[in-house]
Amino acid sequence: MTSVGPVNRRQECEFCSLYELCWPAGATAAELERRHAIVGHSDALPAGKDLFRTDDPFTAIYAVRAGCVKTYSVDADGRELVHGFHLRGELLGFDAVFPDRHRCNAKMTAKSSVCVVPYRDIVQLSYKSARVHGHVLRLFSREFSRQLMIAEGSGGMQRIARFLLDMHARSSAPVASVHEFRLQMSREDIANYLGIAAETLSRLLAKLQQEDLIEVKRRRVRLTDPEHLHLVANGLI
Amino acid sequence: MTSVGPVNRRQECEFCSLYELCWPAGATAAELERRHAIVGHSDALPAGKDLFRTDDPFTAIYAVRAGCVKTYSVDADGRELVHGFHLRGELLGFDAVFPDRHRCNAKMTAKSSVCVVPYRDIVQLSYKSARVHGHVLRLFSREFSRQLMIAEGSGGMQRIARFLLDMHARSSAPVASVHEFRLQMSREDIANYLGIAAETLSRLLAKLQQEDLIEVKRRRVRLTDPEHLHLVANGLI
DNA sequence: AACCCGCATTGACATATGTCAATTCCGGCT
DNA sequence: AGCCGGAATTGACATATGTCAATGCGGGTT
Repeated sequence: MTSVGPVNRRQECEFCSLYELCWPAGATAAELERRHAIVGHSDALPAGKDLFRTDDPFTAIYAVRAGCVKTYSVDADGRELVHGFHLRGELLGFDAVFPDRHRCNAKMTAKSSVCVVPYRDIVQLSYKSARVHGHVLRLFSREFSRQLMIAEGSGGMQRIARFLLDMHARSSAPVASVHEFRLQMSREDIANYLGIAAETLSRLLAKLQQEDLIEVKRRRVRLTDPEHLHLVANGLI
Repeated sequence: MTSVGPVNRRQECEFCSLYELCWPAGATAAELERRHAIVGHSDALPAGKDLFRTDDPFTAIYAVRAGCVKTYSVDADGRELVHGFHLRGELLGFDAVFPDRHRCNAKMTAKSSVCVVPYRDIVQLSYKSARVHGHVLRLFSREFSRQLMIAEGSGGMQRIARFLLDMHARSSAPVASVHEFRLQMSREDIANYLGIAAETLSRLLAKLQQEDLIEVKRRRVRLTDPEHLHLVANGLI
């Protein structure tokens, strides 16, 4: 945890899903201090670091402040199934609300920092205000539905196109141009997320590049023909 | 809507996720009447009937009292992607909490009846009681996580095995023996749910039958070797 | 009871994808 | 700046799955 006071951190929070919870409009300085006392702010942690593991007791919701966290499970024969990636401003941990234990593992796929918000505090806050209550339910809903986006569409090509567009839309840190961004995870993670082999992913990315829809070099991606890519993503090609 | 009074309906509700909401322990008769006045109880509706469609405004959560409802979307080239099946006692409609409009279609795959609970009433009830509040969040969470169960496991065989075991566990109306049950939907719906072709589904079911793991005839299924089937479902075979 | 229509099954074939293996490439490290 | 090791790519091949088409079966209707 850093020693930076809440006020200095505020601008880092502007993109965050929890912004209205942490920075309620019209709150007094004392109220802000009180809220921030309950939120842990981690420094940047290295890639590969675990946030939580399956069966860990459920204590908190996490907000990604920078970097990327993957949630995943491992099946009987050791294959990793990536449920989703969580980029900056996004939440994770809701998976554990029902059974009170986490149902998956969470690990950073790149150098990342997160905020840790105790769940009991979220419930209490939301219980005290109808507006916050509705807000929490909506956050909840949004984070869950995010995970259902990619599964659609049978073809591997379609899923890759959809993934690239999704990542582009969610990547808040454009590199050079508006159509350029940086993937925050390895090819293997992406493949495990899309449910295809890493080799197939490589080949299909190469094919997209040959067809001049994208330029991809290592983790740097540039969408050279986004309209066309949308067609692919929708199975129209 | 039927004319059956709430008290007579109570035994039908015992399996339902909303039981504690509709039948709070220790409530007065007046309170029970009040609660039931806000819940619509449909008669049995025929297969093929729409419950809601994409972009419909969000008004209510539905509880399946009998039968089966599928939620699905249709992609650009007309393929149906089935998100999930909802059997008796289960809820649907939470998909619309965030954008305030439904994000998928819902249609009965068999003769079914449902309860209709206005969402604003759920929020109000849950806002008034901390216990109910926690309960709603947990329901919410459970209904979402149900949808993530099948996606796991790459092979089609694995997904089918998982599907059969899941349906068996959730089918509250055993036909003859404890290992026998009735599928509530067509092969096409199942195939669209599992992300494979209907023909492939047929072939793989036939294979499972040849290997004496199941007996399947039309919509009637009998798990003759559940332990073995579990191994298949976990990719151990 | 017999007929039909729709669902389900089966067959043949093309293709996409997984698997194993070799090779290249890049980024971080000293 | 140069080296090293892991990540990514590419190739060859086996296999699972999709697609199109024909056939079979059963439940609901008259």
